[in-house]
Amino acid sequence: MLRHLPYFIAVAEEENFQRAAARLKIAQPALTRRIQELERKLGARLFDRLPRGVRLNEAGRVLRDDGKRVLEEFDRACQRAARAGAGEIGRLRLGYNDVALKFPVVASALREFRARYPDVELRLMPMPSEAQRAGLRAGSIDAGLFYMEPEEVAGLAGFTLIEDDFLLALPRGHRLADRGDLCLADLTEERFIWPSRTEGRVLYDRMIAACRERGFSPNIEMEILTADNTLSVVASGIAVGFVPLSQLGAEPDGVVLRKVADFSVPMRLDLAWVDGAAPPVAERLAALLKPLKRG
Amino acid sequence: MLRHLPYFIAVAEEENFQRAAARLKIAQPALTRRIQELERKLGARLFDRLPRGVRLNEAGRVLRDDGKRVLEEFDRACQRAARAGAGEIGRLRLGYNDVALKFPVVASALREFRARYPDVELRLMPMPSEAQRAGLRAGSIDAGLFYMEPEEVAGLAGFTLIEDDFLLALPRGHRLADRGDLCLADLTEERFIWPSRTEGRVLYDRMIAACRERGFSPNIEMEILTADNTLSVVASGIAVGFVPLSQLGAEPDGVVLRKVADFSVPMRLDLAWVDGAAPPVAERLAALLKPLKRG
DNA sequence: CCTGATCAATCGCAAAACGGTATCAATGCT
DNA sequence: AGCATTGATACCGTTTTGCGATTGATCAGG
Repeated sequence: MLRHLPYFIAVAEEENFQRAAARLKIAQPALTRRIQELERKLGARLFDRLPRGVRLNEAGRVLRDDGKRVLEEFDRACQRAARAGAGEIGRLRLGYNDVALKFPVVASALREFRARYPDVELRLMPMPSEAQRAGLRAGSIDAGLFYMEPEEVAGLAGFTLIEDDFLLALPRGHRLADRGDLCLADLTEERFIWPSRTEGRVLYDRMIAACRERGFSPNIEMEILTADNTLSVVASGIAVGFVPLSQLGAEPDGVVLRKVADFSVPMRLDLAWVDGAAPPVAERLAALLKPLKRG
Repeated sequence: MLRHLPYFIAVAEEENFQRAAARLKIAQPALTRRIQELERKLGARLFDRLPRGVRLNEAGRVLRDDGKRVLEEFDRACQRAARAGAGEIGRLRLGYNDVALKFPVVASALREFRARYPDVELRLMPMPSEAQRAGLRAGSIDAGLFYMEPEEVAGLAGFTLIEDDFLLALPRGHRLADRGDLCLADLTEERFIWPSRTEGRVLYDRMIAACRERGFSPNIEMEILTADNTLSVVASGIAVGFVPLSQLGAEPDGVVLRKVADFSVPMRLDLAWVDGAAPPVAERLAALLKPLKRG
């Protein structure tokens, strides 16, 4: 019965079968039958049959007014669904770790996303990398920007944006601040501030393993959550610490960043989502980031 | 595309093709194709195909929410149209002349109508008989209760409720108030209050003609619109006047009603509407009145 | 590791819905 | 009277829709 509605609306608006048929691009007899069926199923006449032509009656006017709204709402519903499917409306809950937004490519991609898809609710959720992996699997975020660990990719899809590593942050004026080559063996006397294991168990373990490989055991004074915090503690002169290479240029005045030659913990900052369950909005964001680094 | 909506809603609510197919009383493969067609035409997937079963995706949720409303509104629209066709909702503009509502059969039918069709807006419009005939033809009222003149029935349909005639209203204590038989010849000295010609040209002319037939020419003191007014003027002793027989029992204390033997102007109080264009609500009212007098 | 159960997708065929042309009956206009 | 217009009807071909059988993939249980 629903399928008869567009036919009826056409006839109701024209109050003339021929013009309505032309508008619908069908022949007039077909239209006559559609209307007859509709009237039969409704159990009510919708038009008064005049000796010449037809005119809407009371029931017809009711159905014209109500039915027109139904058609319009259906059109809107289809458009909204299509836009949702294309990722032009909806919600994107995007996890990001403490450093992700500091990369110009990421920041500018997010600005571009906002501009291009103003009807998408972009919810930026700061979360440690570990929490993002859990959040993706639990469905509490739709995509994440975080350090991807090769052992943890099961069920996730995505691509790398930035390849990163660690630099040593030293207070300006520290005895090693101006040394040529630094290696782990130079750091046995230092007190370290270390990224917390709760933030990223896997990354933490890899850092420790990289030290152990060189026979080095860091003297960990305190654990802390973000690179920002590490830098401010280092600036105060209390300790030294490793921060991602990407912090270069963002360090405060009292801090210098130096490469440690025999300490490398390669990290990949990825945009990731649950494999096969990426909402369209996430794909739109991916499309904006993809050109910036390989897929 | 509209026709696919009920299929989609069923699958969306069940998130399971088999149960949805059972609910729709069709086979599962047919349903699969309906959904595929809808997805193709929308240009957006509506379900995530899981290894086992399906689940609504973002676009699907949007269409489920919007589409469900569309279906519900369509159902309501159909019901409203059907009820309008049955005369259960809508508006009935009913003209009535000054005496119509004084008949118990009419008053009780209107009460019954209100009770039985509470969703019909019953608009009671007091109008002289003449104005009602014009109003019906102009479409300003849907039906009328008035004195039908045989010469004026063209294009109208309806049936008679009451057959009426005129009585003479006299002030109590009038010299003729207690006379046995009255005839027009007794009234040559009287001053008359007379129904206005603007209220009913045809009726006015018939009354004058009935007088002339008997060689009587009424001494018309003033013209006036309603029988109520006639009675109150008569009660004041200023004049005498003819009022419909139906006023018997409704006359004020100072007035007596007497038959004038040789003065008869038969009137038919009809319920009438435009032939072939009676709205369903008018038919409902007619059905309540019809049993009371012949059709 | 097999077996049966479950679920959506695909295939082939039949029925129903739908649309088109030709025509009719009634009416209005010239 | 003759012609144009309007909606209704009749008949026929095409498209859509539905069904049954089957497949392919996955999951649960022994």
